[in-house]
Amino acid sequence: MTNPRWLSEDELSAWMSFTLMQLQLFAHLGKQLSPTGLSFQDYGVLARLTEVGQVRLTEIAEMIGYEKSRMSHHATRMEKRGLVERVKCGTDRRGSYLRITDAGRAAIVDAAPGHVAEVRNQMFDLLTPEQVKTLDDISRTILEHLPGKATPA
Amino acid sequence: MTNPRWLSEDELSAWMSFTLMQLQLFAHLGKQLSPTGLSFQDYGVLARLTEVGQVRLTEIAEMIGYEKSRMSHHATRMEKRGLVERVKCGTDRRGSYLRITDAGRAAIVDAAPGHVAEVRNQMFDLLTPEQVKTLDDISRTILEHLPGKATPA
DNA sequence: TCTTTCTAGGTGACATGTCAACTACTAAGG
DNA sequence: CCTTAGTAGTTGACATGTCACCTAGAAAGA
Repeated sequence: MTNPRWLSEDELSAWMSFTLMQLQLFAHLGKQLSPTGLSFQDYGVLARLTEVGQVRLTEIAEMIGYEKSRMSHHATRMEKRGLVERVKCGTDRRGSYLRITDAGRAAIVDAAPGHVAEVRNQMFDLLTPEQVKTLDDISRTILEHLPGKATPA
Repeated sequence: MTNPRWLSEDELSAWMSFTLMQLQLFAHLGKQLSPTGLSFQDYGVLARLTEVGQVRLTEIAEMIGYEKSRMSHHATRMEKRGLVERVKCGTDRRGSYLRITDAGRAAIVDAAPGHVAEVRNQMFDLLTPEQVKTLDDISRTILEHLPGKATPA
């Protein structure tokens, strides 16, 4: 009686495990990060900023998949804690750059080894190279098809 | 100069695309659901409740990967909107069952077809059966290794 | 029994995310 | 120029999630 629009048994199994895994994995990584004083979200922002130096708010929002409002709020919170700063943009008076501060740099340098180790432990060290490749393919396929498509690095 | 504890190029690529995909996919599904008056989280709770009838709060929390506090808060919010109700547990006076109401049942019946179609459109119709199988394997592998391991259905 | 410990769940404070405006500026077309 | 439309970013209200702590009741063992 399987309605063709419903999910197959295999799909349902994958959906259940995927949604649960995603939730638990990020919760775990957040907790592991918490004693460093950074949230998982903070870490993502700082990681990007160390790569590219200063960036326009909209640009970094797109990179990490945030809506502009969320980006603005999060930038404000991080700014209050001294991790980043806003810098007026010379060519477009509406805009600002987001820039990492020394404190921000220190914080991510401190947090990175443990965080990366945990991503390894809980994920990549458990998977074969083929599985990693497939996960990358799957993720990019889904991203490309999604409406406001952002593209990962 | 690749630090052996850092991620390889392939791993980093997969990590970036996976985290971004996950964020965008669930954001998209949430938005698609929103006109029905249910959040993605509401949907998950109601879906489980329709399967199993009433369940202890701790039990459903474990099933969907919530901490007990989050479960309690979310149950309260859903209760206020009339989607679920708490029922005193006879055998253990500390505990309660969570039970779906008629309004809750009506809400998920209304929302389900569109939601499932969207999960299909944005995900499963884009993937091969092998990819789906691999995603399931990956997810279960990660879940099993995670500290407080919950197991999907 | 009677203490000591454990468990179910709730609570309040606070961090985070979403939505719908809103301001200030830029850009485009007459 | 001048009007109109679009864009960058902010804001406030509210939904959601986390954390540390609390209460009541169950369970275990002397």
